[in-house]
Amino acid sequence: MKGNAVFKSGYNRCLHRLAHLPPGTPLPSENELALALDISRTTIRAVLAALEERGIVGRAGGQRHLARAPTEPDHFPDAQTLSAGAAFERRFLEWILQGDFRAGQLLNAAELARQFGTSTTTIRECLARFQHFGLLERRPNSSWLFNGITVEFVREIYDVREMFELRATRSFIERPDTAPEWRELTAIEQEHRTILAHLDRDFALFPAADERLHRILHESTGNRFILDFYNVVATLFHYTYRWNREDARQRSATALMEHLDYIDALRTRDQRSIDARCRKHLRTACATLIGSIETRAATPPLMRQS
Amino acid sequence: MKGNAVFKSGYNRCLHRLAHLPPGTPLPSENELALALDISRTTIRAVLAALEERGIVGRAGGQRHLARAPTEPDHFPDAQTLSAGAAFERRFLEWILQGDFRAGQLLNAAELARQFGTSTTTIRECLARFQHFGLLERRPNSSWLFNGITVEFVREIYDVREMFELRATRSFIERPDTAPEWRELTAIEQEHRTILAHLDRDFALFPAADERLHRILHESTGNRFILDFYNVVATLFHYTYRWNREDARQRSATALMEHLDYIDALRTRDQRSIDARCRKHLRTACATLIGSIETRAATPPLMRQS
DNA sequence: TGCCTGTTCTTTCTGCATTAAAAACAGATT
DNA sequence: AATCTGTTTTTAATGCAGAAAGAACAGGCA
Repeated sequence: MKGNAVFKSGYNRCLHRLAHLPPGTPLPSENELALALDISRTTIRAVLAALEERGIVGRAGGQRHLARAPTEPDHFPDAQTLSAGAAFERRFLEWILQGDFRAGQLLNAAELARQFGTSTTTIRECLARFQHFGLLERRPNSSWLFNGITVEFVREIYDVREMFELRATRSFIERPDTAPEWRELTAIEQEHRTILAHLDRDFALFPAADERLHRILHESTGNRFILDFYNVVATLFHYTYRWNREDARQRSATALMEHLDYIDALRTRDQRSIDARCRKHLRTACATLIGSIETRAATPPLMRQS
Repeated sequence: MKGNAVFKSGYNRCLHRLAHLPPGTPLPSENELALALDISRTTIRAVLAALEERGIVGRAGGQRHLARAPTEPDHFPDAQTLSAGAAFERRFLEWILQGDFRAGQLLNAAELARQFGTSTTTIRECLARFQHFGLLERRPNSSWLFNGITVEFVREIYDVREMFELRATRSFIERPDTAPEWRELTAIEQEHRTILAHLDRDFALFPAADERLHRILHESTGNRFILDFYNVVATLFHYTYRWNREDARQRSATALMEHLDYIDALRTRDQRSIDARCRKHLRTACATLIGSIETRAATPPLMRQS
């Protein structure tokens, strides 16, 4: 039956809002809370009822107030705040991209359902989404084929990515100097410099900075297909980034420097130099990923500390 | 419960194979038939059993033979040879793209299930696919938003389409002269000339010819993301082509001529002129579609003879 | 041995049931 | 009038069950 992840996540987020208020503070109205937590009033009412049950919230007449400060054990575990589908999606991607599954292998929904403890209905719906990622292929009335992240796959992705990103830079530099995107770009540049300044400590922050820069460029196109594709790329990157941890620090440094050059070029609005920096950066990134794949293919699964 | 569309489609296709054989002819083995019809032996056996039941196939010992020639009423209706999902997909696209549904309207799965007579499970799975088309947007725990084919949507599609098609021409002209694609291109050119020669009679054949030309170009990239995008474009084009039937003949003529110029340019392998023809054709096509949208928006639904 | 058919087992497809969440409705209170 | 809370009605999320399709197994015959 339907899980209650929305309730649990709402409950946790509600506790978070109450955490720093002194006991006795009156609570906002149900409507206000529903709006703030972005869930329906029905669910807020369920949350508030549960909070009263636990003695965190009290009420005098119609008015609710905070009865005692919430503590850590009052929260639901994070894992339970994801819907069945979202939870499966995350665990599946981790399992298939970070485990030792190889291209060409077959997957069947019944076994995945057993393995992940959800119903085949949920599995089917999620696997269908991954078809769009190019990761899986559906064979009617039969299993799913795992296409895998092969060298060929990465070439195809980067081929499209280069077209889209070059196109995105053209939209970006058309923005007037006063547009908020330029301020955001400055903030991104600052973030880059901060990471570089303490590289040994902070290189793990690189993926977030990378995402921030490329996303703002893609968003400037306002094109849903380009953005949709970038979301796929970002997801895959998220799960494959840790494939090769050996020289992560060095790779991050290189990419950060390339980004800074790229940002400089964007500021000049000179299309030739922008194109050059963009291409250079994407080629490095592509080569890095291909390198990871090859390293990975050469490493027996048991030697990986995943 | 699960439908038996595979069985029915197999049954029909099996009849088709038997149609022109004289009674008494021995049938191929189960394995051979399964391979030929691309279904499992289990299903073939069910088909053969049904054929025996109806007296179309007889058997003496282990050997089956054709007992009587199959007739038209022996077949299942075509509508029943599609799986629930495939049938819904087709009817839904027709309904939403050719009916008078407007951008911004909400769709709910429960009502669609009632309207189309299938289960919500099937509906949900299919609607998820259309998200990928950019047509629908899912709002968790709530209805689906129909984004519609707006002018903005078409601009975004053609923006990407131009990038991909220009890219595709570069792959295409790298093929050696001896590659089969060039022969196919000649055949396509011939098809175009044939249609143009009897335009008044044959202009309705244009969409198929259009599909054939653009598809062979996109296929030459060997890039799954480009091909996947083209499949979306082709589907949308299929269902929107008839929006404005008034000057269909004239529009087809223009497009056919542009295609012929485009094909000539491809043969020269001169990238500049290819790019020019490609862009010109896509701009015409984009403008035509936008025109249809505007005509359509201005026409009250009742006046349309859909 | 290799291919055929009969049989059994497994997996997908798809309708349905149940619960969570949203949305609509209604009276009450400021 | 506007906003609040209590109640009822709809709809989406998701597990499950039954039938169809696929896959594997097994004995028999050339």
